[in-house]
Amino acid sequence: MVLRCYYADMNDPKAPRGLRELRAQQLRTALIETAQRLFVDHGFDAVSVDDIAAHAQASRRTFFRYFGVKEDVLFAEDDALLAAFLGGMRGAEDTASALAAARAGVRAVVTTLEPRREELRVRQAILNTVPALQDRSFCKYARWERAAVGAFARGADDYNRILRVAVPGALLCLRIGYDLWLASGKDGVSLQQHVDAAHGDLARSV
Amino acid sequence: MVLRCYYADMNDPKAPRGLRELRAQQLRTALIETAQRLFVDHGFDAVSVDDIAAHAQASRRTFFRYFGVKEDVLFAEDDALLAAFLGGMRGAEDTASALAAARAGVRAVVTTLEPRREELRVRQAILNTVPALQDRSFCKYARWERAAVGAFARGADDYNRILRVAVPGALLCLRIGYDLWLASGKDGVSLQQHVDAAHGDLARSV
DNA sequence: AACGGTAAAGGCACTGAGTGCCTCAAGTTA
DNA sequence: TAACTTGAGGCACTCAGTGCCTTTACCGTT
Repeated sequence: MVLRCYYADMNDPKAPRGLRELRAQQLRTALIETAQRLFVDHGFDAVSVDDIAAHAQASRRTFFRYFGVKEDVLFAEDDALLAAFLGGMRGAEDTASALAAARAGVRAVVTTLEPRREELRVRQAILNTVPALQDRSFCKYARWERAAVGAFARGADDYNRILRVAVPGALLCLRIGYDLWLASGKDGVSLQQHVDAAHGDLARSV
Repeated sequence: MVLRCYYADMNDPKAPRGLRELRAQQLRTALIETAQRLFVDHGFDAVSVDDIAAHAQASRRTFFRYFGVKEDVLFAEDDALLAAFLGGMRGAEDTASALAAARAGVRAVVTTLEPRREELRVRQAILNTVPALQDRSFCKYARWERAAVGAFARGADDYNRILRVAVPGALLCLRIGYDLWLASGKDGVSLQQHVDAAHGDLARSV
């Protein structure tokens, strides 16, 4: 097989393997950006999948090949974040406590999100106006929960019981910290600090 | 206004006010029970709203007048539960701690649910097989969160910060306890005990 | 440089959810 | 009984999502 250089960095494992993959990646990006722009301009409900596809020079059928449901075009990187979360947990798997693992997973996600505040605020502005999207967003946490609990359950019943609580607990802190981080002004408080603060609040309230 | 006796207990505040309301209540019940039966027999996805309506001798249009979306026919009493939750919190509003209020809310819900284990297991069996329903179920908790945090926010910033964590924390324990309660055999452990156990686990894991 | 294989995009037709609007029937009040 | 009111039915429509088939264009080989 001949590898040709269509892409800046050949060492990037996520670099497309050829022209076909490059086009796919471009189209995916185009759909996401087009959708965001249209949602901001006209509102989520007023924009149909047909509109998005047409503006991105693609067909409706193709849109649904990339995103299972309309909402998902705003959660495109969810898979990557989940992978980061599970990866972070795996890195701390040896530690005795399920909580430490869960928090390590959250830290991995935070690291990914931290540098992208402004970009995420645009997305959040769309989410805040549409209940269906808030629901979807919330469901993502639930799926993370199930994925993590499923992946890290051990033989020991004790460990599992704590895991079932620690994972949602850590994700709850992520969620609350994330909301406050995006809502707050440029006060210099990092996402990690917000998450830690939520953790402190949670510890104090149980 | 003349109150006629169409209903067994005239003192029940939820008793229908007349024949019209009685019919509506009957139809609502018929839709719920028909839907449950059909879902059990054929699966949620294989049953359309048309099917439900037809089997309940009603029209599709009417179904959607009672239940905004198809899934909601399985969450008919959600409003009542939310009201119980908020009522429970209100009863403990005077206490200093937001956590105490949140737990009081959960206790109120638990009291409502406790005597109805077998009935709820049927419903849970349907929920467990359909991702869309699990999502919906999870979203309900999110709405409860928002409702409670919105309703009980005070001037004091400190109280609010704790409230934002205590309410989801208490609901998390409700959720976990509820799942274990329905999943477990007839081991005599009550829902309240399961919820308390989850609370203990949460306290130990943060 | 041409060629056959393959994978992704497009097109089409269909189902089913959800909604707006109007009509009709039945319950309610005077 | 007549006038009012409210809830159910019917109809037509939009749009999300899917299965199936065709078409395009990239890919590896000769």
